[in-house]
Amino acid sequence: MGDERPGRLGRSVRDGTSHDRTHVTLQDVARRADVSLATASRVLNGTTQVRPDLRERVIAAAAALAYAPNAHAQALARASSQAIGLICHDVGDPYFATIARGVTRAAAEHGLLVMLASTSRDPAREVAYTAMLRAQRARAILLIGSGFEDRDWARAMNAELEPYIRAGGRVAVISRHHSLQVDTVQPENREGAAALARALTGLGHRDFAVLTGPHALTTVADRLGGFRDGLADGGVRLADDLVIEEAFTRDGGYAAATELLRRGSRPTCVFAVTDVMAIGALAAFRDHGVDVPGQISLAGFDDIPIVGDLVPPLTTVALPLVEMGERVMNLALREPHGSRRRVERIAGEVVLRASTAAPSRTVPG
Amino acid sequence: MGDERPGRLGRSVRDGTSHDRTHVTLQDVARRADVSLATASRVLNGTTQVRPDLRERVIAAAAALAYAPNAHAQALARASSQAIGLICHDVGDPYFATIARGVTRAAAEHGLLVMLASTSRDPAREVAYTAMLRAQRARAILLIGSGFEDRDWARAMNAELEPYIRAGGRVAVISRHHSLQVDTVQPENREGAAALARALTGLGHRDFAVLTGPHALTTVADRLGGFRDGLADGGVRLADDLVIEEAFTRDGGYAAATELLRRGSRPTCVFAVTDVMAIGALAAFRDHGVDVPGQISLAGFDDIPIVGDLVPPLTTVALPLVEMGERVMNLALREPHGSRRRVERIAGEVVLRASTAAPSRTVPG
DNA sequence: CTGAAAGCGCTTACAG
DNA sequence: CTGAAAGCGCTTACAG
Repeated sequence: MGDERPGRLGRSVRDGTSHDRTHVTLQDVARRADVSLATASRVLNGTTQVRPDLRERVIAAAAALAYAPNAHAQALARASSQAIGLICHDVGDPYFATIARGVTRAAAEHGLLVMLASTSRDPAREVAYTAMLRAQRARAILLIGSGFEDRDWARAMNAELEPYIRAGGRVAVISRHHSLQVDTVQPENREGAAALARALTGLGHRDFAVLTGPHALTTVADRLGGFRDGLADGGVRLADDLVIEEAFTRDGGYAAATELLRRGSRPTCVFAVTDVMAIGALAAFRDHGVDVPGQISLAGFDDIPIVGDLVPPLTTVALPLVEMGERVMNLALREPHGSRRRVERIAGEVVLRASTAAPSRTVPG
Repeated sequence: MGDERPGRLGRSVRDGTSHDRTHVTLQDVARRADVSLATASRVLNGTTQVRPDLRERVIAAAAALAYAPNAHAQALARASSQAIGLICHDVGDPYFATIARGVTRAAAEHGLLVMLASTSRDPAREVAYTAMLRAQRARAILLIGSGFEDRDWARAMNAELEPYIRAGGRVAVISRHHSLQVDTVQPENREGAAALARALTGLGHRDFAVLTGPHALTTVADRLGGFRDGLADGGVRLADDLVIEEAFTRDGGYAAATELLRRGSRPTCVFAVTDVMAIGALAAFRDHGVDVPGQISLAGFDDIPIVGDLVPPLTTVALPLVEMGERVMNLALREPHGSRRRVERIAGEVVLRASTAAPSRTVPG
């Protein structure tokens, strides 16, 4: 039992105690169990029936040697990998972190590992990571976060994605990536922002400002456009100089709100296109002694986990972020029907909280 | 130039337009460039000088075919992978998300991909993921987040980690994992909590409660122990029934604070062992009409990004989370000096904000 | 049920 | 500088 074959010349014995910086191999297991490589493989994969005594010997040998299969060799032999790729702008951002929670949860159910890439919103790195994930033969590549409206970026991404898909890779995205013909989980940014605008005009507001991120991001464009539409429904027009563009971060929101005040603008209601920016805006208003919602009402978008705990709690358009992560993962894994692009629409729900109120009457009107 | 060799019988031509669900291979590139496999490999890896004209032909062929090397084949041939593994309790938690930002940043600098595993605080899944990452031959495995004081878990983890390390794998952790002999980035939980306690008694507080997570977590034990020590320095003793244990989450903090109030306890100061729990506690106090810091002062630990934006902003012990992520990545990559375990201590800094104040004088004393 | 052998797609001594 | 060939560690028809 477990006796070593004689004659393993020129090779150090692998008995689980040697320190030769080398991994235990299926060959080692087979040798120790005194069976063929094929049999050892079959036992460990459970693919075929194997005589019980052999089976036991293999299992014992694998345990004794603390054998771990080489996933690269398996991927090569099977021509398929156990990992999927997830590309986001910034793992530290609660929006992405929450979606990532959904992705990892769904991936775990399929026994898949998630390779995470955080691009710091650099389009070039997005392309570079896609290439890496393609090289890794990731089972699927998930793009989370707004696309860029940029022809060069689109061309470079497609140059990576097309051969990947042609070779059987799956791609799915969250948010609009117009230039990419891929399966999509699409939050209804336009409709959500429009509904929010209507709710806000319904409260009596007429004077608005919007704090946005870079307009090259499709999400920014959609939410801003939808918000304008919703205002129009209430007969309100948003002046261009009341749309302030800054970085798509908490600090960007702070800067945008500060700039708004610096210009002397005093809208009764401000919409920040993401909750993260709204958090910054709220801090800026507080630091400048502007009461929310007393002097300015403030609303965001996304409903990231923290916003209900803010003071005041933030009015927003709620998106089921964890679920969106699960859905984009499952969408990528589901066998495509022909080559038509699939789109799963996600409705946003307007959640009115204390950060918005009817405009105060101090100004005669 | 680029002319196909004749006689590729029984194989569809790979010209970049076929849809045969098969990846382009280095062999395809070599063939199109009319050079040997070895030469193609050398050009693409830049390892050796290659005659300029051949070099150009290879590069052109690779581009024309949109070639992406198979990372698994490379890993197998080179016996080294481009990926590292990161195991955390929950990517959605701002503590881990912020550390992950540091890890991904450092990994990017080394051209490494991060395989992310989120365990939902299930020790069994932590072990299972470690096995997967070992199979992936991850260059390093990073364990983020508190260890469990659990002998079975320690045994199972060591059974995975020891053979991995023996074979040349690197392991580094954040926080104390007593049972694991690995390189560690160690926040000074004891010292930080003690310093916080002293600052709080310095403010005049004598009546404390602590909201904690599961006591089997080393971080919980260390922070609680340190806090007790710090109180003792001020001559204050913490009664056992004023330590309330709940889940290590925002909702756990909410539940713990609610339970505290339900029992009728009215300490003047409450310490939640993490900011995430403190956020929940703050919400609970607000919902129950308890003014912070008017009636109860509240402090947390970690200084996750949001806490400065809360109302009131939270007193806490600040840890450089992004930097910790970078350091644990770099520590794992740095060649070990002998087999001694390395420990990098991270000091926590007490940051007093408006959530703590001197106890009110309403109670005669 | 079991084994010998081919093959997955690369890299890299080893000869020229 | 270049190529033929062995080898990385598996899986899986193909024969028995």
